[in-house]
Amino acid sequence: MFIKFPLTKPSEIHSHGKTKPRSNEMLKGYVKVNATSKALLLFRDLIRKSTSSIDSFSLLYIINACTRNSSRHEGRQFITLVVKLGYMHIIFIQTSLINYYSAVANLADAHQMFDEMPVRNVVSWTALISAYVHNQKPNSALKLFREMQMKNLDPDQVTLTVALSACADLGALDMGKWIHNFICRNKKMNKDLSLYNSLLNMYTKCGDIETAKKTFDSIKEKDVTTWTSMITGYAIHGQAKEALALFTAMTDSKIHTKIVPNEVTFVGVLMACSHVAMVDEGKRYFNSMIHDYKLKPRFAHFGCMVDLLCRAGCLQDAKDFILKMPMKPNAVLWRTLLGACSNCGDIELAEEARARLIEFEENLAGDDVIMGNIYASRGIWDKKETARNRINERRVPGCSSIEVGSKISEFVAADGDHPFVCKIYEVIESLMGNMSGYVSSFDAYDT
DNA sequence: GTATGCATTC
Repeated sequence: MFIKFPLTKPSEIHSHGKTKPRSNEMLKGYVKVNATSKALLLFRDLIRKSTSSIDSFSLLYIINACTRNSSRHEGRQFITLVVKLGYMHIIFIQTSLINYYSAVANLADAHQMFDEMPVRNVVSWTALISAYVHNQKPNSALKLFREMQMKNLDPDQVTLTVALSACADLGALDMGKWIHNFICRNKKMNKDLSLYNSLLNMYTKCGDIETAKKTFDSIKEKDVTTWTSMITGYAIHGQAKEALALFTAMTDSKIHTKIVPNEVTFVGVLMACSHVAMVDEGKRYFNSMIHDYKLKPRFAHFGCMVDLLCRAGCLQDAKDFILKMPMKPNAVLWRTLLGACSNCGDIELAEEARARLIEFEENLAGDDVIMGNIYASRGIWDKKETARNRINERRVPGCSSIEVGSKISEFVAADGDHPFVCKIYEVIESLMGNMSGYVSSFDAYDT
């Protein structure tokens, strides 16, 4: 006679009803504080005991942990478990999986998960739209957003927050304004700070700095993101004085409720300094960030500082700054220096920066374009020719950017294009009829 | 008890 031994002790079998919720509470807690190893170990212990010691909630929490850490290897195993244990029909699991696939940059599977859902709601739609935004496909995100409305499904404030983010990435001011209007008309909707922050960001990124300021002023309870968005908005529009005045206002407890700046705030502040070559101020803010606010500078901050030193013409200082960084410099930093060398005609430094860039195996035509231009400006034609040949080997087509005004939603750029960029021939085709015979002449190689 | 969101260097 076959006797099946229980995998768990009898006492534990009886306490199943209690241990499961308790272990799930622990899992949830670990995931919440990002104690991933602890969560994974706990999950492993549970599953070793018996598959009946976990349920759909346990899997949901552990998948969320994988999402937070972009853990493909673990994630795949948990998805297998979801299928094996028969939890795939649960909408919460499905939505979490869209999120997970998005985090591991697997849009195809995120979309397939969505397609296979028999029942979808505003949350699952928003999860997919957000997946496209986070994977640099703002056009597809907006397409989905429109599709959702076509199906008469009302977006909630989260959907609109994400859609506005897509508009910001595209520079799609008209769509952004349309959403703004939609928000104002919709009296029933919950409107929270994230939504207004996203709206403010959309206006700054679309270049409507006046409406951005109005939006900023209309937000009564601002958080650090609100302030940072406005500071960065002024910075990218070259209004350094306004940006720095805002930073002062933000940190001045006498004027406003004091908000503590974070790393991102300082990126905006340093950008402001760099755009008007305020070298000493930039250095002061950089040091203040480290010593007064105990914030660790990241690539973005080093990038701003290199840019700042370069714009001020202190190329050697910029190079020393890069070499003295506590972490390994990335390609962007060397490329900033290379660009500056081109403006100043510093061949030796340019060659050094170019050599550093080759180590990154990033084959960008632009780097050789700069080298070619530097050699040409000095009349060193043989080297110019070599650089030019390297460009032609790659034959990367260039594209131009154009403002299409009220028709932007009709002529939006294809996903994969640079933000703010519409392929010029698409616009010309639309405006002047089919000119496909001419469009290839607009393909440049980069000049 | 469970799923969706805002600000970041060229």
